[in-house]
Amino acid sequence: MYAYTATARPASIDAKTLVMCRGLGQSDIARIAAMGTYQKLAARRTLFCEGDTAENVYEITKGMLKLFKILPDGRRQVTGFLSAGHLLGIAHDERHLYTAESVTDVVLCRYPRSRFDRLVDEVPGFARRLLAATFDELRAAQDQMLLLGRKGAVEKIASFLVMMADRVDQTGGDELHIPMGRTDIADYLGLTIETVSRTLSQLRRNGVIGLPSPTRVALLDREQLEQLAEGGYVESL
Amino acid sequence: MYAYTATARPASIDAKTLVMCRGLGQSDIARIAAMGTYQKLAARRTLFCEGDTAENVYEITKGMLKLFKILPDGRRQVTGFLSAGHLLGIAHDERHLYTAESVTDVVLCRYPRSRFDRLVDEVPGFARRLLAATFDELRAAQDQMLLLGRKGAVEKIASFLVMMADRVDQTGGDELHIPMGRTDIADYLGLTIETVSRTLSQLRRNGVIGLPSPTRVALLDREQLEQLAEGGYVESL
DNA sequence: CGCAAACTTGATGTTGCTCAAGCTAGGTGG
DNA sequence: CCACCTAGCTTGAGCAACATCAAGTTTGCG
Repeated sequence: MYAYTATARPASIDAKTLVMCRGLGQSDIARIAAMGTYQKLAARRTLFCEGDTAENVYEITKGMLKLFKILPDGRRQVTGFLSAGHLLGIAHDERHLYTAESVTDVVLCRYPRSRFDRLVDEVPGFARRLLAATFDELRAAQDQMLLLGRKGAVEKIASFLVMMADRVDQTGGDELHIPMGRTDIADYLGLTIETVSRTLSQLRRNGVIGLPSPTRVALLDREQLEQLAEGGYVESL
Repeated sequence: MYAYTATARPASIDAKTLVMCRGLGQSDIARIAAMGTYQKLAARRTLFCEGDTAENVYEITKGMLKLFKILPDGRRQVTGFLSAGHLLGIAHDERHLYTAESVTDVVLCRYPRSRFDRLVDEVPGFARRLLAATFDELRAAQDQMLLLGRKGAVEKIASFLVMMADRVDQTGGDELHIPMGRTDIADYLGLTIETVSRTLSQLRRNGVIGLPSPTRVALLDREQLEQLAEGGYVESL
């Protein structure tokens, strides 16, 4: 049913590069590597659906995924965008709590859930590692609640751009690549695509950003963007 | 600085009742009990502030706390209400990510962070226990993101009431005690207190709930309330 | 070069916010 | 014991922000 694209030549896992293995000993890393397989996923494909049985745990190696929940009438809330180094699929008992879909082409490292669970008890420090990853997700979720509940459209867009900038931290150029479409941004920020588009245009008119193309944003005045993200409105708006 | 109310007679910890100890062996439970002390906190007091050094981990034994974040200009987002059995203070590196304040009188079981951290590595199954608690919080946070980003006022209030009803699950009476004030509800749902008040009145007029007093809600038509929470609008609205 | 999907922009509508009074309940002091 | 007083809640009128509906415009791909 889902659009899995199996790797033609399943390359062996380069475990020491995995976030999951950070801080573990050589033998444990080897054990984790033996358990995982790479999986490729083309852009705009579903990895799993909310309510599916959670059979695997994944670490993203390359590309970007989005996670979202849907109301019966189709309203969608994107709960997060995950890029290389993020884990997913661990936070569930049996069933996934959200749908995961690729934004770009993605490479994942996949672990069978049963074997993965055993590691949590057997490898010292591994549970702590997962705990830290889950805390990070929780912190992001709390920031997002503040954004969704209390920020206006300009603050939401500014916060989103600052987040994207922090994520890649391409200190060189001030130009940012935005892989997701306007619909995904809108569903992440609790806005409509029209408001996203209008607000970006407004920031461009005020000289805070440039928009050379829909997927590229030039951060012309990052300081003001950070001000706007926190509600520190500048008189010029 | 904070309004701690020390227990006059520090009763010994009844560790087997603690959520934190669920599934652990006798000796580990004893160890945790030896580490904890009870602490009382009167209603409307601050337990810790966002940005404070996280020195303790707590389990709530009695009463209710709220967690919230604040923007520079004072806008507030309540990220959660915690009642008996919930843990707090674990999800941080060094600094607290939110402010914790009591809603009612509260009894807490407090653990020094340094010793608590050691347990995570030394007691098998303990990290897994914390992981499960953190997943629960994360699941709640994701549901709240959907609520804040995509639900209207009626759906938000209905969801809130259903959540409160599930929490106590007082299957007997259909009357619910709401310990927090309208301001807290508003800041939890991303609304103003006026909208909270108006929406509750509207549900009362439609016969879905009764409001014998501001702190009491009678669930007259729970099925419809659950429909409303998920956006399944009934024609009568 | 042509086409479809995605994005932008404009006009209008609705929801929930703001501002402004009342109302109610619980606690205090006479 | 009762009247007052205050904090919190409710209700109303007008308004602002964002959504909705409806064209255009651009982009990227075949």
